[in-house]
Amino acid sequence: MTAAEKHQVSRTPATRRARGGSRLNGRAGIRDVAAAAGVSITTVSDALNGKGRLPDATRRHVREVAERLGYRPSAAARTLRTGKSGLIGLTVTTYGEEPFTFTEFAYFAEMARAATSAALARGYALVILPATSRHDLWSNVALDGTVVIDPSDEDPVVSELVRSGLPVVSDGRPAGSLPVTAWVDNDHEEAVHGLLDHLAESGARRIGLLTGTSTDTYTRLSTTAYFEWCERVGQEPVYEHYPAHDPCAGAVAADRLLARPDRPDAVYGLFDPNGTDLLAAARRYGLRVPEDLLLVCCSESSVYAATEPPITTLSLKPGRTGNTVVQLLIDAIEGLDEGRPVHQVMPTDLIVRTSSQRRPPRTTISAPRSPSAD
Amino acid sequence: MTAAEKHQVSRTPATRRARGGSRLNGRAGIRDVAAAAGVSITTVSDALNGKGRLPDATRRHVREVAERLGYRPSAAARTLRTGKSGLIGLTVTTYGEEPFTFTEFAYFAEMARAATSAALARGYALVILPATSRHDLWSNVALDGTVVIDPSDEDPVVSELVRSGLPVVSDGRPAGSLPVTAWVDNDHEEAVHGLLDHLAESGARRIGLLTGTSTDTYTRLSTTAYFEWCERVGQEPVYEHYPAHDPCAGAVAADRLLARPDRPDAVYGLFDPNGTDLLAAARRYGLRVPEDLLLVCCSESSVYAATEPPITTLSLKPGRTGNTVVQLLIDAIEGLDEGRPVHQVMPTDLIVRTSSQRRPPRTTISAPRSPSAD
DNA sequence: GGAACGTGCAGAATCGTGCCTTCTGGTGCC
DNA sequence: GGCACCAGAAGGCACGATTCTGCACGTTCC
Repeated sequence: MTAAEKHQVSRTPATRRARGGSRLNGRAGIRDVAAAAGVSITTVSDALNGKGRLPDATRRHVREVAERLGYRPSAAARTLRTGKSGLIGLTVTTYGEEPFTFTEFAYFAEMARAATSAALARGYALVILPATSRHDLWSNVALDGTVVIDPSDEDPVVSELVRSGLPVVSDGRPAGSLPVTAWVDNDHEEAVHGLLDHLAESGARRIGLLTGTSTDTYTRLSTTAYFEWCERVGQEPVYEHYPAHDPCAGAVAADRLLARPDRPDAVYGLFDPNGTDLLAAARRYGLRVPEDLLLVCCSESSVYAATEPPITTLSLKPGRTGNTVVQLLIDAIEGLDEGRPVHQVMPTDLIVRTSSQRRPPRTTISAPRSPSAD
Repeated sequence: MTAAEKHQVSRTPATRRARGGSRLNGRAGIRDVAAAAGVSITTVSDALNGKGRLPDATRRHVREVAERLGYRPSAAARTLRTGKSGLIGLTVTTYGEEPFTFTEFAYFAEMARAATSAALARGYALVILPATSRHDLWSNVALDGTVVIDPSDEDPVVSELVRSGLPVVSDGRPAGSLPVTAWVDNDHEEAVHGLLDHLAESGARRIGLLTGTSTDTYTRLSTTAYFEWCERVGQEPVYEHYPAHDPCAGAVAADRLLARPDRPDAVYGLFDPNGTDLLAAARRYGLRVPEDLLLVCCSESSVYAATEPPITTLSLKPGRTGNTVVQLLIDAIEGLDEGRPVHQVMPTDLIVRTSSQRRPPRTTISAPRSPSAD
C-alpha cells in the first residue's frame, strides 16, 4: 500500500501516461511493452538489446510481448541517447548545375552502389548529400561519419565535418592539407605509365593526351604522370584540354587534337566521354582505329565494349574503392582503426580491346594454360 | 523566498549543468549559446527558428553568438522533439544476390539521381535502403516517408511502413491491394501499342516479344499490351521469355527467338540487355538490321546510340518519374496532398534510331515547320 | 546464524531541443 | 493612481529510449 502510494505520488511517467494516451502516434512505445509484459522499462531495454543480467525466460517473454505489440524502438530517441545514428553521408562533388553526375559518369554510380552495399552489410545506411549545400541540410541529419568523393582543395564542408569531430574518409587523395581521417585512391601514376607503355608496345610513336580542365586530384596526377612519361621516353607531349563543364567542348577538343600538325598516332582520353568523341573525330578525318590511331579511354562505361571497334579502357575499379572507403570509415567510427594505415592505394585495371592493338586479337581460343586466366 | 526555495528544490537542468561540464562532446549546445548570449534557451530556439516574438536586435545578437560558438543544433534531438527527420527512404527491389542493380539498369541510376535532386531541393535527404532487409535496419533510421521502386505483390516492407503510419509512394503501379499513399507509373499499354504501331508502319509483318520472366508490373502490363495488340491486328504472337536472374539466359533466348520457324521480322526487347543480345543473335544468323530485322529495346542506356546500327529505344523517362514520386511523397508528408490525385501516369518517349526504320533516316535537316518540335 | 556475495530487476537521470505556459515590467487609458 | 494589456523573455515539461545506481532477495560459507 505504501508502495502503491509512492507509486501514485512521484511517478512522472505515470502522470504523463495518465494524461496523454497510452500510445504515441498510434505506435507502441517501450512503456507500453513494459506495462504489457509486467516488467520495468529497464528490463525491456535490456531484454531487447541483449544487455543486463536477465534469465532467458524473462528475455523471451519480453521479446514475445514486444513482437505482439509490433514494437519498434524510436530511432530518434536511440540516436539522441547513444550518440550514434547508424547513418553515414556520401558526398558527391558537383561539377555543373545539376547536383549529381551519377549518370554522366558511370564511376559514381558503381562507387555509390558498392558503398551502399558495404554500409548495409555492416548495419549502416547511406545518405546522399551534395557537397555544395547550405549548412541547414547537413545539420538536419545526424551522421556518424562521411564519405567524400574527390574533395576540392580546402573543402569547407570537409573542414566543418572534421571540426565537429566526425570521421571523414575521402575517395581520392585530398589536395592541400585537408585533414581527412583516411583516404583511398588509385595509383594514377602507375596506371598512366602502364597504359602508355602498353600503347608504345602496340607501336605508338607519339601519344597524345586529351583531358578536361579540372583541378581535382585525378586529373592533376594523371596529367603529371603523362608529362613525366613523355620526358622519360623522350617524346614531345601532345596535350589538348578543354573546359570540363561545357558539354560540347570535349568533341571540339578531340577534333583539335587530331587536326594538329604533330598529330598523335595514339591518344589517351582522361574523361569518360573522350572515347566516343575521339572515335567520331577519327572517322571525320578518315583515320582507322586501330590501324592509324590507337585509342585508350578512362571509363567505367560498358559503351566501349560495343563501339566499332571496341575501345580499350582503363577501369579505376570504383566498386572496390567504394567498398574500401566505407570499411575504413566504419572502422574509424567504431574505433577499430588503431594501427591501420590511414590511406590505401588501389590498383587499376586496363581492359585491353581492339582499339589499342595494332593487330586485332585472335577471335579464336586464347593460348592454353595461361596462368593469369583472370 | 518560497520562490527561491522552490527554485532550489526542483531544478533539474541546474543540477545537471552543475555536475556535468558545460559542453557536450566538445560541441556547443543550445544551453551554451543561451548562457553566452545572456538569454534563455527558449529565446535562443525562437531566435534561430524565426518563431516567437523577439525584437530584431535580440534575434541578431543570438544568431551572432551561435555563429561564434559554431553552434549546430542536434538533428537527433530535433527529430525526437518534432517527429520529423527530414529523411526519406529510397527502396530498390533486389533481383539477385547483389543489393542493387544500379549499374545494370540505367533506369535506377537516373531515377535515383532525379529523386535525390528533387528531395534536396525541398530540404529532404535520401537514404538508400534495400527492400529485403532485416527489420533492425529499417527501425534504426527515422524516416518521414519512403519511395518504393516496383514493390512486389503484398510486399511486407511496404505493409509494415504503411501500418506504422508512414506515407509510401511507389514507382510502378502496385500489384494486388498494396495500400500505398500514391503511385506513379508510365502508361505501359500506350507505350507498347505505340511502339508496335511504329514497327508496323516501318513494314513489320510479324513482331516478336523478348522478355525476362518477372512478376513485376512493368513486365506484366507490357506483355499483356503486346498480346492485346497482336489480337487486335490479327497477328499470331511470337513470344520468347527467359529467367531474368540468369545472366546468360537472355542471349540464349534471343538466339531461340530468331531460330524459330515463324521467325519474326521485328522484335521488341522488354529488358535493357535484350538489344545487344538481339543484335548479336542477328549477326550470327546473318540478318541485317534494319533490312531483315527491325529492333526496338526498352532501355535508358546510351549504349544503344553507339551500336552498329544505333538501336531505337523506348525511354521510360526515369528522371521525370523520380522527381514526381518525390514531390508526391513530400506533399503527403507535409499534408499538402488533399484533393490531389493519388496516382499519376507518365508518358514514355520513343527514341527512333536506325534499327526500326526500313529506310535509314535522312541525315539532312528534318521537315521544316514541324509543330511537334519537341 | 549472520555476513558476504551474486542475481534479477526497478528507479530515475539523462541526451538536446521545441514549445506551451507563465511571469514581469512598462505603457496607455480612465 | 489603478487596471488592463502586451511585448519580451524565462521556466519547465515532454519527446522515447539507454544506462547507471542500487534495492531486495536468495544462497553460501565460516
